[in-house]
Amino acid sequence: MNTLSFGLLCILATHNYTGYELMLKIQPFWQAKHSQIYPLLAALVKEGLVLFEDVAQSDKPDKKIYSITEKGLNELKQWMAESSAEPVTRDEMMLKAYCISIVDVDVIQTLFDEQEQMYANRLAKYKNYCELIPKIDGGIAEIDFHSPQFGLYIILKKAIMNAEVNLEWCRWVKSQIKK
Amino acid sequence: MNTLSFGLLCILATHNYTGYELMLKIQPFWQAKHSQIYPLLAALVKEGLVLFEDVAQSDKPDKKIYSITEKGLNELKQWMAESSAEPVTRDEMMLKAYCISIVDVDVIQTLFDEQEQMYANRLAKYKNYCELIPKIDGGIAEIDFHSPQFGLYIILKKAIMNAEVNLEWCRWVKSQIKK
DNA sequence: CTTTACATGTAAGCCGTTACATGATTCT
DNA sequence: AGAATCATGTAACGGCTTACATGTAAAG
Repeated sequence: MNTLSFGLLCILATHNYTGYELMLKIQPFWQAKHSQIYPLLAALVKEGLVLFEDVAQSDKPDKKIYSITEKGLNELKQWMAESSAEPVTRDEMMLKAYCISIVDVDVIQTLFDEQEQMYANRLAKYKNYCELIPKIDGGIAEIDFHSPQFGLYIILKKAIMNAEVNLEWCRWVKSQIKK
Repeated sequence: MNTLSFGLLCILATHNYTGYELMLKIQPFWQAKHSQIYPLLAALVKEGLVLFEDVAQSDKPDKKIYSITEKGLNELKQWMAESSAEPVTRDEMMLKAYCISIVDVDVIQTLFDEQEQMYANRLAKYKNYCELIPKIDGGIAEIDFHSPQFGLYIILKKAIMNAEVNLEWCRWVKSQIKK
């Protein structure tokens, strides 16, 4: 049982999904390709933590809809109560930033323009997600922590706060260069 | 040539270091163990991008001091001008947050207390680093972007901004739970 | 007519962590 | 007496990415 396996259980704890849908759902929190997810789902089935139902489709390929078992939910709850490992970030830009003084101003400018654009895109994307959650209008309305929507609500809040502060950082760096 | 190899070149572009020192220096930006770094350094030597000097020591083990070559600096500058890959973050806590509503309030409380403590520790650590850079007193003084210290300056600024906003997020989540 | 979305799976290879191996000095 | 720091290296294993493989339908 690795972290990604527990991540799949987390998502199945809220709703039933196909492997393909799980891949799309877990993307924002844990980058994983389908080639990694399908074998893990097979292992979870073998251990009796999830089960699946075959669904035949005519227009699209047949699919398997996975759901979490009682045993799976128990193991998940146990894992939830354990201390979390420190987040790991690998950011190429931080390596470049370390020796930024060795390149020309125009190269620095381009790098930070791109970086700013990336964070602006993220911010727009996350703010878009907000509109899909009915109860959040402009981030003012609050969701009760007992609600199953609470998880997505706090994650989106964090994603937006991080994107905003990183955008701000890019603009600050650029202001330092111009002077 | 993978990203970590370029990361090592970035650090060697500012100063000469042993493999052991490189491991310590790169930790904050790219988590890597010595077992990964030593073979990469050997490969960089083979390609003529870095070279090393043997230094015998009596009290401590003998060491190799690495420095970047002209060829290494050229390849680094070329890489610096390329677009940066998107940062990858793997945060166990985000997986847990997704289905946070399935556990009891006291479990949520403990998880976010620990998370808050972690970000508080990071913030303290980064603010400590600041005092080691002479020109930053409380983050007010500015460093010219031509200075080799500029890289560390902007990285620290980002690390502090991120730690602060994540701390704020932890406190906000906890305020949502109490109500 | 090509790309994207849906849908599942395997194989090869690189990346990263843990463990094995050695050894002196300093701190607790 | 045991742990931490400095210092280098290899081996085994698990995690993640890229590529191989197949097939339909909708959208550009």
